[in-house]
Amino acid sequence: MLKISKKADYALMALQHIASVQFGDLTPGRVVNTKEIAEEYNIPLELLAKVLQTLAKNGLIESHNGPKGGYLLARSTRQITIAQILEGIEGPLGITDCSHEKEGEPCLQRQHCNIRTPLLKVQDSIYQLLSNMTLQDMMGGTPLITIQSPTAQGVVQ
Amino acid sequence: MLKISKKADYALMALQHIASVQFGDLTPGRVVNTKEIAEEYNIPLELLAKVLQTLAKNGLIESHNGPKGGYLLARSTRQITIAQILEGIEGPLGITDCSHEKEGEPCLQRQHCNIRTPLLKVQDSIYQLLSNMTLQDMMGGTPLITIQSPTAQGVVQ
DNA sequence: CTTTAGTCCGACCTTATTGATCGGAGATCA
DNA sequence: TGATCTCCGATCAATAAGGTCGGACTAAAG
Repeated sequence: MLKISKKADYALMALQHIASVQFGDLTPGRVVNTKEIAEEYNIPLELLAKVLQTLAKNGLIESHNGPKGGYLLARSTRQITIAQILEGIEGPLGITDCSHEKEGEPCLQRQHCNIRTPLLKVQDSIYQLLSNMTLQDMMGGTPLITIQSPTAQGVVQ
Repeated sequence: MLKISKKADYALMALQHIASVQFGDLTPGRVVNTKEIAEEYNIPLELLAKVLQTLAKNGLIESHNGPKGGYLLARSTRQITIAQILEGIEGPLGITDCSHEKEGEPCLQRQHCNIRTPLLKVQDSIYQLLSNMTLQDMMGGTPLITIQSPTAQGVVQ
């Protein structure tokens, strides 16, 4: 339950990768294109492209067109929250349907609903959690260079 | 994003209702059947039945068959956590696919995955949140004893 | 003891959302 | 100017959710 979509997954991976390249020691400031990310992480190229387009439209990354083009982080890793990323891909956070219901399809249970208030509290807690976590927090723990613990499935394949 | 299913929604409503009847002042200990809940909250009868069956199978409520039958809470409201309810309906909590992946379909991104660890932390935080909240916490805000506005169907039948 | 009404329970179908794909238009560097 | 690379929209397939149907069981009433 409460599973995030694969698109969101891909978005997080891609942003982490772009960040690690952009602020890494090897080739800082380099522009990274879709194909590179897709091959590195085994993500369907066209789908990843669409995800990156969405992120660009939401102002999280900048797109540079033409040959030698690609994507670049729009701001620092500390200024990009996990909540922003997920919301950009999957739409606004909403534990329940009535979190932000549109006109024309009112909640049939609303009048006697007894769980709306506590659920909204839960939702708020989760939102704070995701808002307090930034892309920077995803860089520290498992940088690309780290050696994986041998005990935890040494061989992946 | 992160929306819970309607089944889970219905489960929460139903349990809250059963609890409020069972421990309420009007008719304490009364057994409540599916039809009563379905009509009260405008939930499709057959679907709600299925949800309650699942809850019974998971040991959250007890089913009593035959005429005058219905459902009863299996234990106190403080011993039923929101996490238990949601997991019973939607399966184990898993923010990402690789949270508990089966054999035969390994994560293609796993070998270079950079976001697994931080995401698992997020998942754990959410799980703690849902585990610390019990059915009792959903009772406080809007108990059934509250005076209902006369406009909203005063008679249950 | 038999009947009968009401309940639980499992399998099935339909619809909506996600995941993935294809082809074209625009932009930049050689 | 040409070629390459990217962005971008519309389209198709797979999966899961939402909802529905009929049978099996239980217990109370006659």
